[in-house]
Amino acid sequence: MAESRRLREIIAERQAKADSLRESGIDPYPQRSARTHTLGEAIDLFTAHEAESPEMDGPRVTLAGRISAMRNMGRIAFLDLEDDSGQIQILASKRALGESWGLLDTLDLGDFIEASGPLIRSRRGEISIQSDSVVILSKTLRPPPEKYHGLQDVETRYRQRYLDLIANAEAKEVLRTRSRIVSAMRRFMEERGFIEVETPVLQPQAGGAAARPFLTHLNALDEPRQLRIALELHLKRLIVGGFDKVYEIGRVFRNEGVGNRWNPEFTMLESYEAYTDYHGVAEMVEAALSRIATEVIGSTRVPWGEGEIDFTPPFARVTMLDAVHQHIGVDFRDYPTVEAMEGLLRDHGVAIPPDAGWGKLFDELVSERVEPHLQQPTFLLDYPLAISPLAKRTEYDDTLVERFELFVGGWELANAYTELNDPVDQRQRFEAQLRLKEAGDDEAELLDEDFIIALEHGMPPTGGLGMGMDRLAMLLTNSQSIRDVILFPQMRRLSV
RNA sequence: GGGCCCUUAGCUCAGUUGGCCAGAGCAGCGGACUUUUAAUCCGAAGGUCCUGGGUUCGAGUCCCAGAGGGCCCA
Repeated sequence: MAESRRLREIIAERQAKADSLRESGIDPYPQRSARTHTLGEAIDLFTAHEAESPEMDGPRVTLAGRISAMRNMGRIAFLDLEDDSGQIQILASKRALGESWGLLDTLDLGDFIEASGPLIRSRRGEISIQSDSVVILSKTLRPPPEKYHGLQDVETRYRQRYLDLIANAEAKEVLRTRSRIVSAMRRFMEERGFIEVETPVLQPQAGGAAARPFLTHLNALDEPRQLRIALELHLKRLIVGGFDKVYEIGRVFRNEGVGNRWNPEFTMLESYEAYTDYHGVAEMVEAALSRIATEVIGSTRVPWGEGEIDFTPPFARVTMLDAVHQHIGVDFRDYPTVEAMEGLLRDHGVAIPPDAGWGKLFDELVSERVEPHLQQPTFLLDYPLAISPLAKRTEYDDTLVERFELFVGGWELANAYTELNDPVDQRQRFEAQLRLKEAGDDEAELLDEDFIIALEHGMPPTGGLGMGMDRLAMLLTNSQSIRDVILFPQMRRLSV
């Protein structure tokens, strides 16, 4: 990072303070802290003490944290100390500190220190530690962001997330909530008897979704590899292998958009359950989302923009046929050719993507004209077979499959199938995808021979699910940008 | 990929129709201060105005190109 003269001066000043500590025999980076309580624990401790014997000083403790503010009044100083559990004020007087009073001159905002003494309440009523000893734990060389306005610059917030976390309590809370969401999801799956597994990120041929993969090379075998774009095909191999309930929460990589709702690497939950179908999966999704919202937000109704989203089950269910009929006014089965579908898009003012097959055109139409209407949680059921190469046909129409996508806030949050387990049909579906690929659709699936062999060994009827954990985190934290729920979002490299 | 907007001190921001030496607050530096909490008061500092061209007597400001970022669209 380019450093101006001014910044170098500030760093030099702080470095000089560290040097002067060393000259007095004090290590500015000691090996350990003698902390007895976190700051949150200290507050609780003093509150309990005060309830019993309000006249007496509180217990003696040793506290540690980062200095977030300093108010020096000559012979007495107040320092605000912060750790992950809370914040407390240090009352440091020249009389109580004696010789170590001089240490304060070497301290800067952002330094980590330790203070020992009794807990008290200051004259203005603030819980404080009346320190008789202060020890430096770690000298900070660069200045922290401004204390009142925090760190506003979005670019710096993403590139140097640690500064965002130091300066903006809300940003930290959002990311902490994301962690709670993932953790609540794991708990939910475990309680339903799913086992968590890990499948390869590096694959000879990434499959299970329509996306362009990242390419890399495995030197030891001198073979190309791709980073996975979905978890699906390996998890279904495990169903073949006899694990009846499996899930994975893992990073997938798609070499495409970067934007508000897209990061090239993101976190998916996928689960597969033998002897259920997509209706069973839908019920599980309702249970999971309402449960997680309750655990994490405290309610199944969560704020979203100006309004709110209601995750109280049951969610709305509408078939794709009905939804298209309602919002576009046609039966899409009456437009079975590319030409007919193109005409339909044109009639409804939807731009036609280049080299698009029927499926991509249909997908475009639905994205533009149907999905934005689905604000409250809605299962959109029974997709065209053409855009669902891994799902089993419906009983009532063999051009449709048993598949749903769950839409919330107008975006896709989850995708689920009654899994295709007929190996002959699966091979034909892959072959149809290959023809699309040859026609120029670089997102089409490749034929995965190894996966078909697995299906030939027999897979029970199975319901499968994929859910975007980043999108879920956005919905539950009312974040409009995926970058706010990803600690280190992808950014363009700064030119040197 | 296209359109619009943003980039000024470590941080948060002003900067008029182009016009003296580019400002403030916080932080930092020097000083005062024994109950502050965005502490207060006094003083002195601190700039690649994103980069490179151009127009002009004169550019932070206008024009062109580029970089990074944001929003919208494909």
